[in-house]
Amino acid sequence: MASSYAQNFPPGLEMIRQGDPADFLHIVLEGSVELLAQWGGRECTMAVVRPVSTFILAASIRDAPYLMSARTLERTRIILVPSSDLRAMFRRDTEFSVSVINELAAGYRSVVRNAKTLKLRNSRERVASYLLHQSLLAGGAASYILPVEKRLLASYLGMTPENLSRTLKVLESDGLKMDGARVIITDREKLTALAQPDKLIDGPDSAGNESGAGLPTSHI
Amino acid sequence: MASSYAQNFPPGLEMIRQGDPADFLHIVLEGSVELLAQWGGRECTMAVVRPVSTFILAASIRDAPYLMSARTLERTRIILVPSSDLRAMFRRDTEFSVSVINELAAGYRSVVRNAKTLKLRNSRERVASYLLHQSLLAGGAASYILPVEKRLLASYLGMTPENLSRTLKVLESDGLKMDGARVIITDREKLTALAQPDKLIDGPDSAGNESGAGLPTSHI
DNA sequence: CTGATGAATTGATATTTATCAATCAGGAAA
DNA sequence: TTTCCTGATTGATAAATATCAATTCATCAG
Repeated sequence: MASSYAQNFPPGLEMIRQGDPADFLHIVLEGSVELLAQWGGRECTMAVVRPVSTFILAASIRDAPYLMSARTLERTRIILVPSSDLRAMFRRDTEFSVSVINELAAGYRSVVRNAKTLKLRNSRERVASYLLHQSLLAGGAASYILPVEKRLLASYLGMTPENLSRTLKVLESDGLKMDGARVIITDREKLTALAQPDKLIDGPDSAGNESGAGLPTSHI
Repeated sequence: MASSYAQNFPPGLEMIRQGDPADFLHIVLEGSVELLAQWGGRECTMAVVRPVSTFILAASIRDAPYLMSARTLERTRIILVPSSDLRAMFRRDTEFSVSVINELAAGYRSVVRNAKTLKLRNSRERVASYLLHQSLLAGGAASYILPVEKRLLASYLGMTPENLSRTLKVLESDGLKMDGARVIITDREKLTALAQPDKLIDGPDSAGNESGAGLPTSHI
């Protein structure tokens, strides 16, 4: 991996455009990166990647085009590993292969969970379970600050910012209180009854592949 | 893999229940299997697996609970490989590991495509692109038979059967004609303009992981 | 402190999608 | 052939969600 190198990116830069050849595996060292999908003029947030995680692992492995674009949310430091080096390593280091297998399998399951939420829950339920899940990541705190802008959160949850705003308002009769970006869970039981958290959707998985970050790590 | 064995299942049997421990990797030899997700009384189809494909690979690798249930659609013959044997193989056979890495990466990308369709396209667009994609799998035929029941297709596409039925009717003014389970594309250009097929959503991927089957193969 | 900028909220409305109920159609079994 | 069952369709309606427009709010540069 001698030819790997680190690089800094300014905020708001679309560093990867979906469809481009996956020449490098990316590893976030500092900052955060939004993974987004575009189609016919529309776009939506698929995940936010925070240190230390890889992204677009699957594309690098298959030497295939990126399925998502990547845009820095803040100043971000990233290591770039040539995909060909990555693939060459599989035949040199068995333990490395096993690690990659595990990482891929974990990521895979993470996307499946995501798809389950999208198909089985309506937007109110998605919001409620997201907020409860974040509370858990914050050590079960009843109050915490949203790790991402609401606009981005709305896109991640598959809804419009307006709809998220109204949904948060509606949830005030179900044990939630918002104060700007601050979340206050006033009645955890009530909110939980509505969100119906589920191990097979919200985790945790045996190995934690969500490193306290705002949105699940993903690997194209 | 000496302790693997084949088994036959009757139609309509829920052979795997989500949440169960993933003791076996499953390989479909004959028949077809529906992968479905359940939550709070609701359920939806995530994929249909046809021969010859594995499913629940990721769960087997991580020794984690299945994220989806599996139900036979017809009489089905399946090989069961103990997950522990599978994991042991990684350290014995490098080429096997590389194959699994590629299989996982392909499956991963397949689920991401799925999530993109769900988030970026509305139901009419999902239906149109599904039908065009199937036409492609049928060698570009203008007419073919739906490979699955409409009820199941609706669930897979994230809509109700009623909505699918109405959507198919609406599409008759956009180059489509239905006759029972038969699809007839009367104006491919018009339908294509509506569906806006996209390589990064509808494939094909470099390696074909959809073996002419009805719905994309998936591996929990 | 002030203006400018983008996010967030709110209201009004339209569109999409689901739900419920009632047929209708087609295939399997008697 | 007839019966029965399940899936498919259709209609009427309700609920969920998006869109568009107008403020309000927060933050940051000057």
